Amino acid sequence: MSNSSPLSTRSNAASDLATPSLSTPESISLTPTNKREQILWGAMQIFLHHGYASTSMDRVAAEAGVSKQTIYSHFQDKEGLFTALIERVTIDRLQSELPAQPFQGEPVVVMRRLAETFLAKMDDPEYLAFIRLVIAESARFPELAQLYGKTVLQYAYSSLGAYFEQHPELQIADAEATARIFFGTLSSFVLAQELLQGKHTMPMAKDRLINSLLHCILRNVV
Amino acid sequence: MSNSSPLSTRSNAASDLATPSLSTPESISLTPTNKREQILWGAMQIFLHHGYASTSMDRVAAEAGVSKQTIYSHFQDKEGLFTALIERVTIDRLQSELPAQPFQGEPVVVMRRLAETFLAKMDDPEYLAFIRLVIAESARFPELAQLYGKTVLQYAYSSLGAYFEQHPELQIADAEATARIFFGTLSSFVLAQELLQGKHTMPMAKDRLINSLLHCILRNVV
DNA sequence: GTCTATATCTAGATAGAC
DNA sequence: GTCTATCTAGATATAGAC
Repeated sequence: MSNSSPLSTRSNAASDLATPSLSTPESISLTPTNKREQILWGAMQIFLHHGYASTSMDRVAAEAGVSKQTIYSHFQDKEGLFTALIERVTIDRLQSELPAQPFQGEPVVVMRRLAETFLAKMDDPEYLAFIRLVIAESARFPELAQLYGKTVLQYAYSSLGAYFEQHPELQIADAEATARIFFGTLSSFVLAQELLQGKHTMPMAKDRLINSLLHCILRNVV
Repeated sequence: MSNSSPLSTRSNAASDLATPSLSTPESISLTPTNKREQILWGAMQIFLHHGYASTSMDRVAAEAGVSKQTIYSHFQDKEGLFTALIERVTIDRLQSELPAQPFQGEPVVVMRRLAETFLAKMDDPEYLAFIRLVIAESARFPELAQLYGKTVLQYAYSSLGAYFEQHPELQIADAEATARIFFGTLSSFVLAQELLQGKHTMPMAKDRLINSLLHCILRNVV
């Protein structure tokens, strides 16, 4: 239950006010926005670790350091709180992707760096918990799963696809399909190794996968 | 709530006795094994569609056509029932994979057929629900996620990897890593298109992906 | 073994004081 | 807006008859 979360929804300047241990006396007038952030932060801790159905509003209130009724004054119900949380984290995640992809240099270097950066980001336990939660609730909240897909995934596919199309020397016939091969291979590797515990039963070094992947896609270069 | 499930746990000859509409009067002595199958079948319907935490033992009992206490006489508790169900479906799934991979003929034909067969199997709504459930509960039941990984995934990787090693003319440097590229690309495609609703926001024909995938892996043949 | 009935607990959501 | 206290429904698991 660390406060220094990479998925933190408290990215504004007043974020330290949300820490329960610092105590937020009523004499200090907190803006409604900060209380809302505080609730979202607490909700993230509980929802990510226990899933939607197993998360109680009581535990969220306790984790956020507010009363249950305060939650219901900011969000309509449990579904509303969950929806707001997933939307928020999805947007945060997309924005964290934006500046991190330079796409400059030799294609082999660019692609390897992209693969390693992608794997490093996905290997974060909290982000894995977020992915698991979106997949887990994709039946109950299909619109949230769709939001994640059409923002984060779509952005990744489009960016790499555009890069392929700007480099005809790579001789890639179908840019978007090849981009899906790239990210699909890497993401399913993390899913298999981390969520499905494959690292214990069928371990494989990341470099082996990356080498073969670059060998396949950049066959005329490597 | 169809009874003709591809994931049916009722593969024995007495399976029709488990249908509630046929009524199972107490005058007919059902063996304990059949009651157990009946319970597992009902549990599958509810767990797959609602997840672990949102599934109540009352609904399982109603779906299975037995009383709640009957469930507790066959399984220790809710976790025991869930564990038995996932283990059962995983084994069934593995056995359904066994005879379905001939690996005979021209490599291009074999690989394309393998890809199409794999996509067709994964596109089944009930199997997607099963995958979603295993991923969703991979934190609460890591041993079940591990079981699925080390049986179904391991078998797929090993089979294709062995095929690659038996065909040196394909010039595949790392057989197992390339097998992961193959299945990883296809499985993440289904996850993105079906679970994350990508088919609505970023549609792509299966053939495009398969063509590019075969083009990458069998570059010296295609 | 199987059923009906029940004990006990916890959930989401609300009422009313301040 | 925020808190404490509470209502009501539904959950797991068990007791006891047949």
